[in-house]
Amino acid sequence: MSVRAPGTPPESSTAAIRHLAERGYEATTAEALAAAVGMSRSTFFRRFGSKDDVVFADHDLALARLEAALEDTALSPVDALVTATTDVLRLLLRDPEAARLRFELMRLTPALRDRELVITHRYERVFTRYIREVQQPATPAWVASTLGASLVAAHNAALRAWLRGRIADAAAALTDDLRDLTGLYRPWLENTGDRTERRVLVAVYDAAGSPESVLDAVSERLHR
Amino acid sequence: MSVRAPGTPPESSTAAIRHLAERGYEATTAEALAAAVGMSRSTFFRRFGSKDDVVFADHDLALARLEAALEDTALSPVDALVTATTDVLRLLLRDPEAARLRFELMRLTPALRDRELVITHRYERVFTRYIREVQQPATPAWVASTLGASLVAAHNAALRAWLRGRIADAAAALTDDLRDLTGLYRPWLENTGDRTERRVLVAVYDAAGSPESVLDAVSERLHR
DNA sequence: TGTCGGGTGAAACGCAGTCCCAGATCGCGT
DNA sequence: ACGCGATCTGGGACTGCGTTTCACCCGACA
Repeated sequence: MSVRAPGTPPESSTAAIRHLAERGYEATTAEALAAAVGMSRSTFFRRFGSKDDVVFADHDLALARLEAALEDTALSPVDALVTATTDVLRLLLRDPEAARLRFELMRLTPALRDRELVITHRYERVFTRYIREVQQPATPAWVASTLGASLVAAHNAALRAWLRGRIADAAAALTDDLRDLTGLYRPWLENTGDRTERRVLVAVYDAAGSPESVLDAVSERLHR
Repeated sequence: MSVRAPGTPPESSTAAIRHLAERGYEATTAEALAAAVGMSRSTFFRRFGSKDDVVFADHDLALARLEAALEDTALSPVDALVTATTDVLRLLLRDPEAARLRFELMRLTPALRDRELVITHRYERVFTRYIREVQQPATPAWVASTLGASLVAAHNAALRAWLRGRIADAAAALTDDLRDLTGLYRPWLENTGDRTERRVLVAVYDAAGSPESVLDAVSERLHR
């Protein structure tokens, strides 16, 4: 609902978040909130669309940047996804004080937690669409869906871990996680199709065996 | 908000969905909807909590079953996740007519699509918590988050594919997808400490080659 | 018969979000 | 400088969701 008016300065939304965090979300009427950010009730709804949306105003910017970054990038699909996702996190943590304030507000307000799910789902859609565009031919349909959801989930997990003080450098930790995650999907994201090579991925989880013993196991799997 | 009253017969909610789909969600007031399912406005809110929640009433049952299924199961983690997720889909498709009706209603109603995200997130939480319990020691933290999100995403993708008539047997298709998906996470979900078997995963993306030609490629990779 | 407790309906209320109108402000060409 | 159209703002009314309160009914039980 409610397309947000462009060009609203972000400081009003952080003022609104501060007010909500101090006085309580349910206890603050839209009129009081509008007054707190220095505008009338009418204008408040015109600018932010709703009482919830003012809390997530900067997600619009992050989402726009994400779309732009994926739209034209010189990076490989894997690198594009890793860096774009990390950049979103970096943008949201640019002002750590505001991030913690919003987290505290959301911790206290179930309605905002629900709303956040809706907001973050927009990222999932962007990721999924991009993956569908760049994935290799004959990639199964579930890949884009699950990887898109996974990227958002990993992002959120890193954000929460940082907010709870369990990691210091959220962006770096997320990059590592995303490298591992996308590694699982590499065969569908990277063109190994240098024609002379057969498209086979072998993942060896136990390095103890000799190549020959692994080959035996592979052979057994193949002929089963 | 609004804990739902227990023991409300499901036929009232399907009647409500039918009414909403026919007359339109926004155009139907809570009073008219209450009358359509044969109760007063007061009792309607007592029973269903809100106008949205009546649409997703049976998710409560599916979620409870999912939790119960994962709570005590004799299956391996991978099998438990695959069958439990598929069972949720089966339950939601038990009445195909109702499923299609709800889909049509949601297709027309953005507010309900948002609400659905909130509902399905509860499944993600259940999955993630279960995975955290059963995962192998020293599993990275992102595994549970991303796999939980992926299970929900795969479920939703299968449901949508079925609703759009692109697959006939949604549950079977989902099972296949989930087998592949969980295969990616197998090293963290299964105790491969059974010493006699070598832990090797081979994924063949080009079915054209004979087993022997694939073996050649594998051998080449291994010795590289 | 009295009364206790859970379920129901009726009515009033608070408030989010929409709509409409009237006034202010800004830009822009003359 | 002036006028004028376009855009933005504030005020007030309105719809409708969800809550609360109160009165009522009805079965259980002594």
